[in-house]
Amino acid sequence: MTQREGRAPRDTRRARTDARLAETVGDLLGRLSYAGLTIERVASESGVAKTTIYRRWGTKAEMVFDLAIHRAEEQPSIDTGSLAGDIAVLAGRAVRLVAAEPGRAVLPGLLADMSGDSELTDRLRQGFIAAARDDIAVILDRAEGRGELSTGASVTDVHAALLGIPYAQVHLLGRNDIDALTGSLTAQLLAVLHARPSD
Amino acid sequence: MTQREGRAPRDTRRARTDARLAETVGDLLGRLSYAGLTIERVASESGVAKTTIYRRWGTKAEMVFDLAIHRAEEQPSIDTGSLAGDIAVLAGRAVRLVAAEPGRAVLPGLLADMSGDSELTDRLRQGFIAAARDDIAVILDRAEGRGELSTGASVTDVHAALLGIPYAQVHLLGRNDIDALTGSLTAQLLAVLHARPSD
Amino acid sequence: MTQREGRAPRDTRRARTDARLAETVGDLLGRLSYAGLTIERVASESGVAKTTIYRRWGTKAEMVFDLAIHRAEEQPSIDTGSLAGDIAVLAGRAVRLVAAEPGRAVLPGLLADMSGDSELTDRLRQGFIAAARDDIAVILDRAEGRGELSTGASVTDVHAALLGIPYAQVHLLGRNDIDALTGSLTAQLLAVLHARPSD
Amino acid sequence: MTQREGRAPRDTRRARTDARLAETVGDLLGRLSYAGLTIERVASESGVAKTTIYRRWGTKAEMVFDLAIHRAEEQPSIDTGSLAGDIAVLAGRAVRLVAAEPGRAVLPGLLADMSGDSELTDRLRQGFIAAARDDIAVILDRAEGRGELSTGASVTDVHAALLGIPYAQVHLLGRNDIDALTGSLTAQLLAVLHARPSD
DNA sequence: CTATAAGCGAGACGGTACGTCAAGTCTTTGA
DNA sequence: TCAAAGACTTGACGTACCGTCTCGCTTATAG
Repeated sequence: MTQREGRAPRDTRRARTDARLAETVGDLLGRLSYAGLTIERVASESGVAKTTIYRRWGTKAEMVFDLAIHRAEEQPSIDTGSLAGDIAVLAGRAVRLVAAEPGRAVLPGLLADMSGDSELTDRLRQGFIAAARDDIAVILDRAEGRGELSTGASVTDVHAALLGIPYAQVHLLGRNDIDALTGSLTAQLLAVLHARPSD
Repeated sequence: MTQREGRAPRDTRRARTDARLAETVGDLLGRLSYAGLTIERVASESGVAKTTIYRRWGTKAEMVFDLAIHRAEEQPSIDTGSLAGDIAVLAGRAVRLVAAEPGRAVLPGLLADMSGDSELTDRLRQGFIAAARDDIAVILDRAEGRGELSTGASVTDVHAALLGIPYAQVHLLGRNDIDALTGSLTAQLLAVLHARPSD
Repeated sequence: MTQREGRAPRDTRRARTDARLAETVGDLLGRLSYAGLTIERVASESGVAKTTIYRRWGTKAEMVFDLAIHRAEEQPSIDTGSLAGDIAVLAGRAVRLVAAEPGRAVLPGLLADMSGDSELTDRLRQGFIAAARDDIAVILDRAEGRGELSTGASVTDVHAALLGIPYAQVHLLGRNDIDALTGSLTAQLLAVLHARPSD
Repeated sequence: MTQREGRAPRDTRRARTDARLAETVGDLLGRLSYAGLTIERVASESGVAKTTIYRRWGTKAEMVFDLAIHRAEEQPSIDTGSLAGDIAVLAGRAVRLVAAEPGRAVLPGLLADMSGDSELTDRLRQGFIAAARDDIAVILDRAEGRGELSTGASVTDVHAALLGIPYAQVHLLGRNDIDALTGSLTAQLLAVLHARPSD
């Protein structure tokens, strides 16, 4: 028997509006990329009023982040049993986030809109940076427990490499092959972790 | 015969206009960052007509790239005698490019404008990506000659790490300290180059 | 049996709501004039829901007319014993209606909203035009009985002068002095009534 | 011979834009009256951009006044030889201004927009009130010279009656017949002027 | 005394229009 | 004759109110 809960996300007007928005935003990102997506167009194509959109989010960046990036990001924790395995999974996720849609189309614009707006920056960092950082910390901790790491490696540096390397591959160097990128990113991360200079 | 040499950079009207534009763009980037710099404002603050600006560049991105990034980038080649030394210099340059002004303020917007516009992308990549790639190739070649590298490392991967890591540090993780970033970037690059897995 | 009469204006919820609305409307008219008074603001400042307001009146014009003009307009009939005296009283009332608050702030907007909306026009004319017309008719009748009028003067023309002259003084010519306006309006009305051309 | 003047309003872009706007505004006033005329609609129906409209006028009221009222108001001076004749002409003009289009549709809204905005009020009064006042003054002066006026009548009071009476007739009392209104207005004005009480 | 209907607050919603900014194009002008 | 000046169309911005529409919560009256 499926339990009927009073507070369950019933098929309310709000939910329907949300659904229409999510669909339209996804659609427009696919067709026009981040720069071509305007709140005006989202409103007119979704049939949701501009005012309603602004009631939910103050900014195109927040809307897109919420609908396209954040909602897709509920992922199980990683534990393959070995550092190499964990890092490979992590690298795969990062590469997919950065190099596959919608991330590929969205991130450059999102970072541009964040830059300079520190309030927005903080908000977006919460649900997208913090989680990954925690994953990394857990993985490294476990590996250290198993003796797979020479020294305490910097979580921040791993984090920067994890996201920055694929970002540069895609947006600066024009590389697209997700598998190849995952492979080389995994290798680079492991190199950084293992060969930690002994100083 | 009045005019001495045709191609000399005389104090022509064009040159004066260029100077005014460069100054205004630098000024506005400092005050308003990339997003707040508009062609409208450049025109009105510099006193140069919008039409004139459009005759020089087709896009705000091209203008800013040309005036703020490209012109500053004439740098001597690197040869310290050791791989570690060369990488340290390279890392220092990359961190400064990404984390110091004007790069810090300009790059996110520039990448956003590039993304999706492949013509613009190609143009900007020429004068900004290709040069660095050559530097890296030369350095790695020399190191290999000296026996400092176990195997032929991927120039592209080093390149991605060189630019991507500081970019993520600054724009995703919010780190600002140029010296610290240079140090950790150098260490990461050396780790990648030395501990190349033997496969 | 507790309650005496069903229709008595007891301190019911409705009455309290009405009172809050009347107060808020008066207040807002004073602070912001007719144009600045919006139903949205009345609702938010009074704490009465927009729906409740719309349940009472279909239009801002009707609401304001009802609360600000109509309710203030229960006035005793005029009979000073002479035409000149009656006209002076009438002129005083008209000038106060037009030149003093709330009329001064409300009438231009009210007339603008009426113009073109004939249904609204008819409704508003009832409780505000008709009464004055009757007053005039009675006064002229009595004066005619006393032989103070040469011929049957047109009630409509007197009516138009009574309201139109102060309206123009205030809103077109920028005059404000209520006493002066009353004096000159009285003189003009008497001139019109006495010197009725004999044709 | 039609004289060619250098500074004549040639068929320039600006002139063409102006013409399109005047036509569209006239058209919309006819179809939708003042309240239904929005700058948005003027822009879309005329094909002239909103920004261009705002470059010319800061306000719908100013635009309409300029295009619909002011431009139509270049009228020859009045001199029929007698006070009665002059007043009849003046009354005819006033009644037409107030009771005929476009005035009938425009004035209530214009007065509402003016009310409270003293800057706008002053501007609109210049080109629309001042001229009429001068006409009246000249006529009364001449009549006084001819001995047709008992005493110096108040130009302001005549002015208020001239405009206010037809305004009230049309917008408060619902009368429309231009000839009838002209006749009774003329009579009322003459009554006011002749029977000036001897005090 | 209680059930029930009416009145009410809250506020989300689809709309229209506002007034502004900047983009990029096209005309006019002046040196 | 060509570049500066600047007027123009376009499109999006973010905001204010409009009038409609649920949705539960009071409240007051009638059974």
